[in-house]
Amino acid sequence: MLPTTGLPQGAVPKLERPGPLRDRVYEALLELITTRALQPGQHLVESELAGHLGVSRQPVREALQRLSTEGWVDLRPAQGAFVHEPTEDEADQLLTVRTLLETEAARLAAAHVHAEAITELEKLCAEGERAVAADDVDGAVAMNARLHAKVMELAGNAVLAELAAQVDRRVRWYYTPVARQRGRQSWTEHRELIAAIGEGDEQRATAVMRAHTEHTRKIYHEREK
Amino acid sequence: MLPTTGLPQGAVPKLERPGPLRDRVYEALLELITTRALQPGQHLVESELAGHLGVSRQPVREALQRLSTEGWVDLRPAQGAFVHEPTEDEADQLLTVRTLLETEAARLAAAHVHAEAITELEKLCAEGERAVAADDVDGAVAMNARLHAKVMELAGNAVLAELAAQVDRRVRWYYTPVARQRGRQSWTEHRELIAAIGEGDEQRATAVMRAHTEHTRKIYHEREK
DNA sequence: CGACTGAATATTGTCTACAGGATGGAACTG
DNA sequence: CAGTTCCATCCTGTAGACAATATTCAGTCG
Repeated sequence: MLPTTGLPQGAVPKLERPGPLRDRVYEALLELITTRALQPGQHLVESELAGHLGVSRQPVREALQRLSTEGWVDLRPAQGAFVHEPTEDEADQLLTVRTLLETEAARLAAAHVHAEAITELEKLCAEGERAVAADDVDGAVAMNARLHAKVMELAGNAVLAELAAQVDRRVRWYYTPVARQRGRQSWTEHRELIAAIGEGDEQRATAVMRAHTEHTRKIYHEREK
Repeated sequence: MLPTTGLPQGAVPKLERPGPLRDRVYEALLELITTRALQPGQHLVESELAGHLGVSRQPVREALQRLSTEGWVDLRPAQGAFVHEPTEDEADQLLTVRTLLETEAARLAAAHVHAEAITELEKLCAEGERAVAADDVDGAVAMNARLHAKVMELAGNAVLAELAAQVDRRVRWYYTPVARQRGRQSWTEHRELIAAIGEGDEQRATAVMRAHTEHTRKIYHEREK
């Protein structure tokens, strides 16, 4: 089964294949939704989207199917797709679930910790702090997501990771307008979290992550007033 | 906005509409997968399924899309759909997540408990015990699912419920061959759970549910040997 | 003037057709 | 006989067309 060509294994860059259109349509629509170019409640007309993206209706439909099962759009039979309208209740429920998933991830990460992982986490944390210091809000938000994703990766539970990724993205969608404020403190909490994970202290990692995500929830609710 | 006809509100039985084909195809395929009529790893050819179900390929494709995002089939680009093959690792991860979600549900249920809810739970429990006594394995499994679903409903968190429903169904899929054994003890554990919820004791409800689901996991792993 | 009825329009749901890539096997070459 | 190349076949991905259903708006009647 050895390759007969003398080429080293990874030398060929695997030449980017365009991949199915539906996936690119999915990405495009999700981007449009999360950036609020498509507003909650808006009616998504298949032919419009298709025309706008330069494809036929079929890939659009398949993308909408997926967006529907993931909760981004509501698919009313014979009426079409509507961008999901988050309610206060739902946002709160999502935050609850997020706390649950992230907390468990922190615990598992602490249980499976190894040295290089901590190094990477600290690197991410440093970059995030740098972004905050430079008032680079978008950068800070991105680093925040990557940090949490890394913790999730350390947890070593792919199922958990997938659920958390979906929940997180939706939380971030609701939360975006408010997220701007939450800056410095969040990153000191991250430092604490990394320390707890580094010590392999499951209890403390759990507690810190819970406090961290609950803090986020609190800020979210304060905004309503 | 009041109705001008003199008909009482719920009098019209809302006449069953066939609903979108994709949904019925989805149900049919999911049934075929969970019953193992379609075996893990099997290649699902769209035109075959379409012909077999008497519809065209389009609804089949849309159903496969949804099944793919929910983890029942793997959609390899340009190759088609294959029934997902669960690995031991994945089964274990799913059980972990299930424990997490069910445990939280039990806690929330205990927090929001009210009298009639307990009555309903006990009714379900009694029916389940009756099924076990009558060696009605399928009936017992069904009642088990309904009981857990009821607890989830009491928790009052729709997001949590939806995730748990998906995870549960997949766990049951992996678990089906083994589930037969687990009968009586499971239902005494259910009694304990209901008692804890009835007292509004979050701590104890959490502990009991964790023990219950972890017990399930243990049995699952013993089977491997 | 308001409410109902009806047709016209727009949009979805489904089917059929066609192009491109993947798979498997036969023929060919060393 | 082993390995490779090429071809036939099958299947998926995408597009376009048609039928069915919901929505909108104008016209009509009380």
